[in-house]
Amino acid sequence: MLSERRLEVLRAIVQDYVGTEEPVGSKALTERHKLGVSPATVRNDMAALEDEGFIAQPHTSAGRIPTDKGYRLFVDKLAGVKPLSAPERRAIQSFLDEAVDLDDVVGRTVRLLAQLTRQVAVVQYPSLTRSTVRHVELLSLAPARLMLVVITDTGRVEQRHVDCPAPFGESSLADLRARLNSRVAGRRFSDVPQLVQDLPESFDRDDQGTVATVLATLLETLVEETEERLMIGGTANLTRFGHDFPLVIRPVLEALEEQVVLLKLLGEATDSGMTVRIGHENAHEGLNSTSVVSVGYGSGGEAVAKLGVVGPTRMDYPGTMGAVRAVARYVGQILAES
Amino acid sequence: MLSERRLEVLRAIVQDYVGTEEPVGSKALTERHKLGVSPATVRNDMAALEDEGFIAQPHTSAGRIPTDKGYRLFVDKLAGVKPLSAPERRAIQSFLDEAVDLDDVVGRTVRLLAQLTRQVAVVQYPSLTRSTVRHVELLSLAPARLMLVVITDTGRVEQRHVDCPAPFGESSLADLRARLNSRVAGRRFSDVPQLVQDLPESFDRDDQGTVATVLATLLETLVEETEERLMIGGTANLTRFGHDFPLVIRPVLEALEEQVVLLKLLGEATDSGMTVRIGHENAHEGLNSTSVVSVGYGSGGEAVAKLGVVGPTRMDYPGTMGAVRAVARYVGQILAES
DNA sequence: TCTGGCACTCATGACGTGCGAGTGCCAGCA
DNA sequence: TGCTGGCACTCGCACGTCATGAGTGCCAGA
Repeated sequence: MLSERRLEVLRAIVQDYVGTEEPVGSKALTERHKLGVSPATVRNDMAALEDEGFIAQPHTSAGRIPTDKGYRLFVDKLAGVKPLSAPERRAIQSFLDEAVDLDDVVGRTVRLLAQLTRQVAVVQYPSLTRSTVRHVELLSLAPARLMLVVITDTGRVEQRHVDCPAPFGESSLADLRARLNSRVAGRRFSDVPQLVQDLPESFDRDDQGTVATVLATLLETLVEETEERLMIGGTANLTRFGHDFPLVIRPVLEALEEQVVLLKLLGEATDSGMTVRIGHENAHEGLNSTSVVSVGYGSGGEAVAKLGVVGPTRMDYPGTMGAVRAVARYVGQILAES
Repeated sequence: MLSERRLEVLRAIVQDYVGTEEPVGSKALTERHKLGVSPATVRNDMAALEDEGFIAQPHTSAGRIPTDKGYRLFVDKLAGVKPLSAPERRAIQSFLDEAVDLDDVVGRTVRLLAQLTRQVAVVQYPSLTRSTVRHVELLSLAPARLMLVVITDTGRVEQRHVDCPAPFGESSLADLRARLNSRVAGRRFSDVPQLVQDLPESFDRDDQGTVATVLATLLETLVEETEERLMIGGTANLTRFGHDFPLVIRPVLEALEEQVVLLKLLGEATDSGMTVRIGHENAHEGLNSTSVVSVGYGSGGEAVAKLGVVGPTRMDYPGTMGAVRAVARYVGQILAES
């Protein structure tokens, strides 16, 4: 087990490196931190830390930089979550309160996260499967063409066209609309399939085909939209890392283009707490110099989607984690209110 | 006026520079192009072109590169629009045909554009003011709370909550819904205000307040959404220009974050034809090493929104213009069909 | 177990130099 | 008048050399 002071040395190294972006040496450490020991002692501690794999030197005769394992220890044991200041909290709340619809909420959230963390922010739209149906609407566009609109409790609206096998009268339409709503309104999307299963039987034979088609489209909407949408912001913050260009900017930009990759990154977050994936802990190769801080958020106690930031492993973990957690909380509140 | 051959030299310089990304000299030019004259002659022509401001040398003893003015002449007089190949056209069409809703259409369009041009693509959502209303839907969420849903002919759906000053009965709701639709369905958004102006008068005094509130929200939706939404893609293509990092990547990423800036860039496109803004022709400073190729697209003959790509001034103009034009056409078709 | 001292390493940046692509100019030729 | 080959000149770039200094490991002594 590492002694108390050695942990303190690791903390100092991480803090300095995050600040200066340069390998930190023993002498500089003792000057900038009140460790109460001489550089030589720190050197011994550093050698020990290096043996354990917490720090490394980019080349002989240079300072040390933390390894992924070092950051991991730092995040788990040495760093707390730095809470935001009161003015920051107020600013978040009032900024999010101004949102007019779901798109706006997500858009504002992503901008907020990017600005607070000065990193790339990713926000997942609230999931359909976990949220409930507020209303299903059916409109007649043409004699044999309908439009199906699904409205969720998170304010999301999905619509699909339905081509009917046979013309469908206005009265049948009203009937179907009413029955559909009485069955599924307020229910979870995952419960919908069995709730509507026997619905076609109660209609005239002529209409059964159309009803079945409508239901099929409804269920399809449910499934398709499980592949969630994302909103991304703050990519301009990537330019802050101009030096290690190929290590960070390129792979991140490429990953951002791939929804699948991003969803997988966010998906690793557990529902309950905050997740921090450091460097190689991210399955996706190319994001090996990148860390992801993510957390679930939701309108009730339950998480309906996730949000997070992507940045270089050399990031301010306490501050970033604080910002991510705070933003997630406030978005949850906003969603619950609307 | 410049002689025929000098224009030919300019064309050769632009083509070579776009290909190699390096200043091009007189000797290399005669080797790679069949100009039928010696390097010395080309040198004289180059000197003349430089006097006129069409090309410049980055430093004394280096080759020449085109200036913005040179690219402008190239685009206007020397370069055609390179049509896409038949397989490319088929690929575009089938890829766009698979889209299920408007978001999907826009998303696929942006990915397509980015891939074809290997540059950053920007697609504006179809505008509400120029498109027509397909349907207005009113739902009751609570006794004094309604949801207003507006569906346009481009498949776009907007929804807003409405808090009523007084409870609003189901029959009044059905009545308002029916009257609203009979007046505005199929009409342009810009015509809506005067079409609904006298609607409150025909309702019971108790309901007039609510009707007025609903109408106000409807008109507000119309106005608010005139500040269009955009979708962006292909930012990873920026990494192809790793060398002149600060000149291209940073400002473009920053501009992409600012919807206002982007809309202004696209907005400069005229409705009719394709617009190419080269370097300093873009009002926004910082985009001085960047060109924007944009064009309007629409479901009918008329443009309802714009799309385009952003890239370095050193781009393949004929190819880019061909791709942009083709994609705009096919998106227009898809919108018309749906 | 900590400290000061000492020899060693090696990335970095400054400096000098040769190379070569590219230019401008000029005299000669069609 | 316009094109061509020749020639001297410019100057960015790549390369090799070298001094600097931050940083290290090790060791003897407190």
